[in-house]
Amino acid sequence: MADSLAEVLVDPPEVAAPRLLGAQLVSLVDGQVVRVRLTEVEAYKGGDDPASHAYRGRTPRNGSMFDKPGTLYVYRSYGIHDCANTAVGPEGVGWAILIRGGEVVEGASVASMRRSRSDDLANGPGKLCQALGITLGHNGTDLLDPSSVIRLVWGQPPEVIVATPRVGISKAMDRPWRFIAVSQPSG
DNA sequence: AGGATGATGGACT
DNA sequence: GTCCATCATCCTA
Repeated sequence: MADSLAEVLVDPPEVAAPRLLGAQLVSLVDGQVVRVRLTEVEAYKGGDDPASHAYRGRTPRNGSMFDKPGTLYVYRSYGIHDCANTAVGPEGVGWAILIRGGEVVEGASVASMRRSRSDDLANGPGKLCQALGITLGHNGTDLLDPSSVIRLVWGQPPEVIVATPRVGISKAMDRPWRFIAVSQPSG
């Protein structure tokens, strides 16, 4: 359990992804702190994975997926929403983990303002980015650099993790590479 | 409670 | 022109 985040991010995505559950994404956008505990992630495995943006190799859009582990890859989804990933594995392979959802543990009022809502602040990839203030401009950020505006930090792992097929894709449905943290009744 | 749909931009055929 | 790693809103029950 003495793992560091940097250690976990070197693993292949289907191994690293479940271990990111419980970690926290912290943003310092516009001088406002928002902290989200990750509860839902998906693995995308580059050239081996037809559902991955990196399947056909490196392009200007997906370039940061191929960067060093812990690099933030942000893409625009359906022309409207921004979604956040972290690159994992060796540099150059195009492996990544999509951050699909989490719960706001700090800065809920800021997140509510950005979302124009008080519920469903970060339970979806587009919503999570909006709550944290992550946009395309943050693409390429080093999530492990303490001076970055967006950072990934270690957190308490959940006790129960469930794996399911990934959401919103039409290929490689046989891979159960979506991982969700199941909340435990505290008793 | 659950299904359909429009918004909207970039990458690819 | 078509396909998306989505979401909010508008419908029908």
